[in-house]
Amino acid sequence: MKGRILEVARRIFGQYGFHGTTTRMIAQEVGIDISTLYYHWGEKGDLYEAVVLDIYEDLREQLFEVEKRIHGLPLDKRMEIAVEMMTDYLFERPEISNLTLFRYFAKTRHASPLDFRVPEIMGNIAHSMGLVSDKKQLPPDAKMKMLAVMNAIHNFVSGQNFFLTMLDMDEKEYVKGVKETLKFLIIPAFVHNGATTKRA
Amino acid sequence: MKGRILEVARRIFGQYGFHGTTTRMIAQEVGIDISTLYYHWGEKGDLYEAVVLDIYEDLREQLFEVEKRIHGLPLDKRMEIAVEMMTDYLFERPEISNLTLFRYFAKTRHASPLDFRVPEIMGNIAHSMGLVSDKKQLPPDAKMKMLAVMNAIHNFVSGQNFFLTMLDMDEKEYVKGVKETLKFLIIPAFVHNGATTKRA
DNA sequence: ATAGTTTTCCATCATTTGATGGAAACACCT
DNA sequence: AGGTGTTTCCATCAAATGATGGAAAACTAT
Repeated sequence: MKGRILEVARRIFGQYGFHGTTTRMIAQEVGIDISTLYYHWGEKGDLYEAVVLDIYEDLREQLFEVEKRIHGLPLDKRMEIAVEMMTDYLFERPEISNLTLFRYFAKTRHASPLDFRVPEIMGNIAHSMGLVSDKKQLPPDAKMKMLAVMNAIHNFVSGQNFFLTMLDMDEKEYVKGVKETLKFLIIPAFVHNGATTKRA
Repeated sequence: MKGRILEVARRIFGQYGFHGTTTRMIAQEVGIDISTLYYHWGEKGDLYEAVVLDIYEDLREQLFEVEKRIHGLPLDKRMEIAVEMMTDYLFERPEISNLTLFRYFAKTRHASPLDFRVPEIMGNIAHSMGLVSDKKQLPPDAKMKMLAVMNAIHNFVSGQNFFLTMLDMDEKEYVKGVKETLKFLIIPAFVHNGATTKRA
């Protein structure tokens, strides 16, 4: 039951954000009484925190998978596959992207001391892109580049419904277009620019 | 008074989102009674809508300025200046980026039929970047590229506080790093790649 | 079957939130 | 000064929201 609640909470928090989500919405979606929700998860903020940690763990694992897959390939191939894999993965779990973006800038009306192993994820991202050999020592500029890449993916995933109508595309076209656009932007920067400086 | 309320609402909605913002928060920040707020602006949703239209109008005007400034320059210079100008502009008005990103994916618990001249903004963006000569006819792939560029800026602006602590930078360093990162990513793509195909 | 533990629900509470009616205060014009 | 229109506030409401106590139901072990 605890897991079922977490799964539903994940989706709804991902769509509506913290304040837009009511505990009754979650309880109703699961099909339980609201006090059952409180019994299992305590306060709303506790549940939200658990959800955020959950998606971050998912992200971490997926990045590990990406790393395994691209290991040993040429740089441009690595970037291509990384973008493909991350994009596919996140399109199936849009709440990850939504919650990640919410975390960046959406304030809540109460203090929420959420602490993350975000640097760890940054190291994984850079490593899976093959930009650094040491996951543990990331210069700030490398971190920013990784952020820009990851956020570009998150944006297209999160904004799918909005952009679909805006661009007058169907879902297949959109996903295809997203991948092409990301590669268009990312590969030249790292392959023509980054490869010569980062490998020094 | 109406304008003062709009200005404050803009900031608070930008920080807390629609549901995270209460009408009392806005009234208090302005220094008025809550019924004064309702007297001038009606329902909360109406105020939110006005705020969103307001920031979009600001964006449109700034893009017009960018266009005027970069007209006639070489492509790489155009992109560089466009990125600089947009970045500076948005860093002074983070609510624009926040509200834009909220608009992409944050659902609200009630229907909100907001309609925008977003395609018009898209045309301006592409034109200010010098990627198309006709603002009115944008192929979808060009739109997606524009989106990726604009969203990359929005993300760094919106996520400033979050990323500052994450990257252990001060504000000056951060802004400088953002610009460098954006140029690193964007210029190679459009100058080496885009110039030969888009100008055909 | 019984006893003990865990889970679920009903009924409810305190507080918060969006919103309003009517009166007072203010501004403007003659 | 008086009249009219506008703005602001006080007091309040209905509904929504986060949350809970206690009892019933369900589960588990012997």
